[in-house]
Amino acid sequence: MTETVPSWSDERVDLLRRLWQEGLSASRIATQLGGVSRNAVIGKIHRLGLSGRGAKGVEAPAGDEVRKAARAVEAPAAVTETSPAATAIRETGTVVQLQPAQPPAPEAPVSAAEPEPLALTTSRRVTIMDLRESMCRWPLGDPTKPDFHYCGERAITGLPYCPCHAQIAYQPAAERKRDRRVGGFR
DNA sequence: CCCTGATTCGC
DNA sequence: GCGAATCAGG
Repeated sequence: MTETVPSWSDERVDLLRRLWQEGLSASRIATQLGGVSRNAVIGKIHRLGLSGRGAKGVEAPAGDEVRKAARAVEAPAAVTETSPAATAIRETGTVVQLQPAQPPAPEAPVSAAEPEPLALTTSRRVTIMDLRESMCRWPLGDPTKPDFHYCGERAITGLPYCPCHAQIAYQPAAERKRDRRVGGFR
């Protein structure tokens, strides 16, 4: 079978369009699509006449802002204390302080130790595009790999995570101190 | 040095 | 049309 990656199939172009408009950087889109470099992505963006994106003035959102924004979607550690999540936590008194929850595992033992958890929802992986406000954004797997996805379970209203992952992400300082091990992901 | 998008130009 | 190399910049 000739597994030729059809470079820019309609589907891939569509995905490219959506991700680009989602505000993802070219490099991220590239890794998301897989098999293409960020240059390829940028090149395609231009050929499609999509350059400029927000096109708000000439301000290139590049740099920290964008990086933070992007990571906020991918890593649980990116939750800021001013975020609705943090506020909600304070108000509910469930948590005292945010824990810089483990960023996506370095070696990602997750993917290895992840047989086939989701049985309820569709077996389809929850990609960034499938995420809705009500879905758990806990990252699963290696963000640099195509199989990267999110938990996708019903998230606690006002929080970015489902009860299970919120418990891991937001641990009371006291509890953390006492029971520091946390073993990591699930 | 990390990153961003923009452009060029041989293929 | 494609995308690596390069450019220009935060």
